[in-house]
Amino acid sequence: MAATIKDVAKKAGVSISTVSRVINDSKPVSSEVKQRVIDVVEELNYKPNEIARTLVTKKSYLIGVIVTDLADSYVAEMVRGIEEIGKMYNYDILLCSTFGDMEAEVKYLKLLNTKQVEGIILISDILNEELHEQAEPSRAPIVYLNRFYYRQEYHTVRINNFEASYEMTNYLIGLGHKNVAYMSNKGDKSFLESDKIQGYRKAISEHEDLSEIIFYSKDRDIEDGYEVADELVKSGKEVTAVFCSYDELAIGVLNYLYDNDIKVPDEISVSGFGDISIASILRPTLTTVHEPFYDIGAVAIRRIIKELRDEEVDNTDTILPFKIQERGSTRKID
Amino acid sequence: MAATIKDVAKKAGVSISTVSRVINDSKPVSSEVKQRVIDVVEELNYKPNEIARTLVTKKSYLIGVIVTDLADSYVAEMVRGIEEIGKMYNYDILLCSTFGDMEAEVKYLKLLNTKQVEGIILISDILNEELHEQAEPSRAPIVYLNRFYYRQEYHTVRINNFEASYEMTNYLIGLGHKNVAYMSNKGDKSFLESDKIQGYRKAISEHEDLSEIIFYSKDRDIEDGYEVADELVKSGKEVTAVFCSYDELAIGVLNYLYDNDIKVPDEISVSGFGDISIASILRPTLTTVHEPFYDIGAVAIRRIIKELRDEEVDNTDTILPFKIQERGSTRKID
DNA sequence: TTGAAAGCGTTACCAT
DNA sequence: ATGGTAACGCTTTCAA
Repeated sequence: MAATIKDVAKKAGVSISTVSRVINDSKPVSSEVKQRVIDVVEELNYKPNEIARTLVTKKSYLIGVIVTDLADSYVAEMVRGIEEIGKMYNYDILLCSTFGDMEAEVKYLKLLNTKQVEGIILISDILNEELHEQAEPSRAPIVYLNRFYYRQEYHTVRINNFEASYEMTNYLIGLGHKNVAYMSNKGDKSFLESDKIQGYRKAISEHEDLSEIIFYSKDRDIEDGYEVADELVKSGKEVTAVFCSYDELAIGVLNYLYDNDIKVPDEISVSGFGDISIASILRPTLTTVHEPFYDIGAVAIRRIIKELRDEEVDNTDTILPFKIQERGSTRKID
Repeated sequence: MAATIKDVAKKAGVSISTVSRVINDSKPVSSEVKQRVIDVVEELNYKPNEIARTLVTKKSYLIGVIVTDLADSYVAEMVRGIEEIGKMYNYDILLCSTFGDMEAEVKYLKLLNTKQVEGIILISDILNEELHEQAEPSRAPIVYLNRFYYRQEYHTVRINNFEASYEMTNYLIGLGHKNVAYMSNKGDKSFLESDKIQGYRKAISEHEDLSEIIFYSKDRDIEDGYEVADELVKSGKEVTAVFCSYDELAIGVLNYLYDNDIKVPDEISVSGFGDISIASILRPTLTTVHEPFYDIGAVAIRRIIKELRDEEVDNTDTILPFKIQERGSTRKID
């Protein structure tokens, strides 16, 4: 068995209170006694039991993070941000993946509470009304991160999707493209996707000679982009640039074009949204809206820690800057 | 404050022992009393405090996972496996990323012990002798997962790298290639990389008309593959197939070839090792040795849980099957 | 400066 | 079947 505070106290010939004071540096202890305790701690290789500590102090230094799936690189990136900042404040991460199961999400929310986490970050794209109710009793502050929906009930950290979409569309228009298509996700009725479409529409509407061309995919995976690309190419709309509402869709488009020997960006320009890690690795490299996933995670946990320390936090969503990341999949029309 | 077992006991008019029996279903309780307790639990929305539970039972249901960086997709994949299987046995994951800092690795090893984790999985590629000593006092079983080194001190789960490399080389030879190059990592003096080279050498040596062509990269990132590809192309060795010891290198090679307008697989075949997620997304898709990362994680935690349950575990490394994953980056020579 | 003792929320043993 | 209570390992009053 590992040594306990009692073992140290006994061996050092002092009370456990004194040992506690020494290891926490919480109250003055005579330097003589202090040294003796330190020596014994060393000798017995004593490590305080955090569980016991938590029981009395109520501080678990644990932040629960519920994610859909770490295999999505943007999720991993957010978790990196969460962890790295968390560690700066001595917080550790308790990880739960739902793999898209909303019941699991609710279950983990409860679980994390029983595990006494001090805060919860939810990275989810499941629209789950039930969830909100179930989560109610959570005394731990919650931040909800998500690429897809806004939820007023929770604080969130995100970019301005409307602006980003507007800017990207303008970027393509500025390149000289006349037929700029937008590829959206059909099932996605979220405010967020709606913001993106509005951004695209606004940009298009500001140019007399342009008109909206919108294609809808079934879902937002690479395969969906691939499928819709076929539709787009065969539509006869002479599209010279496609702006996809997710990088995943854009990659599907890129792959379809590769497989069908259509050159990017020579014959058609493609851009995405997100800047997931693969976007800069692919050839051609993908022009896209850069969402700062790492920072989003970092800011999210920073906020929770602030809240835990009773520092001031405001109740509006945190909006982070985005960037139009120009790369090789788009080109100027001559 | 959240309701405690005392609150429930008082409100239900029973002792806390009885409440404990009901919620744990550990001893018979008359159905009448049982129901009363259940009702009160519901009413007060009582959730047992896992921290207090852990303190007495010594079971934290926590597995510590130390990783280098979640952004590496193979790491994320392993963690998925760990988590999914862990959850089946009610275990949760305490995550620590080192970002390549070996001091952090040692620090987290200690930290996890104070947090009372029941087992530790180390996904690391840092060769760290010091680490081993420091880790000694860990009473929690440790499994060491890693794509780069073997370490006898810990149990590990991996594939047979020698066989895999041998088979991949033979696959390329079988395709009719005469000048099959191997791209290795110079700094990598590990047993593991050495196994891979041996596999390649053995395959080459079994063919009279073939001879070894080995290129060394500085490190094992995409950029390194890119650099060495330049060297390889300009070497005048007429290489028609390159087998890279890591997918990352292979991707670098692919990108170099794309940027220099050399067609894959028409002019040169490229294969990798690992089958990281991006390998099947890229165009051309990458032929590679499939390492079952998810399964590696799953088997690792399964083993730990077995050990915790005092089930039988053997002390030799666990070897999982690999697969030669044929894709679009390699082709038959006519 | 130090120690004794209460208490954190449970489980588990011993009575009854 | 039920209740009382020690114990888990620690922090934190309260006294001395």
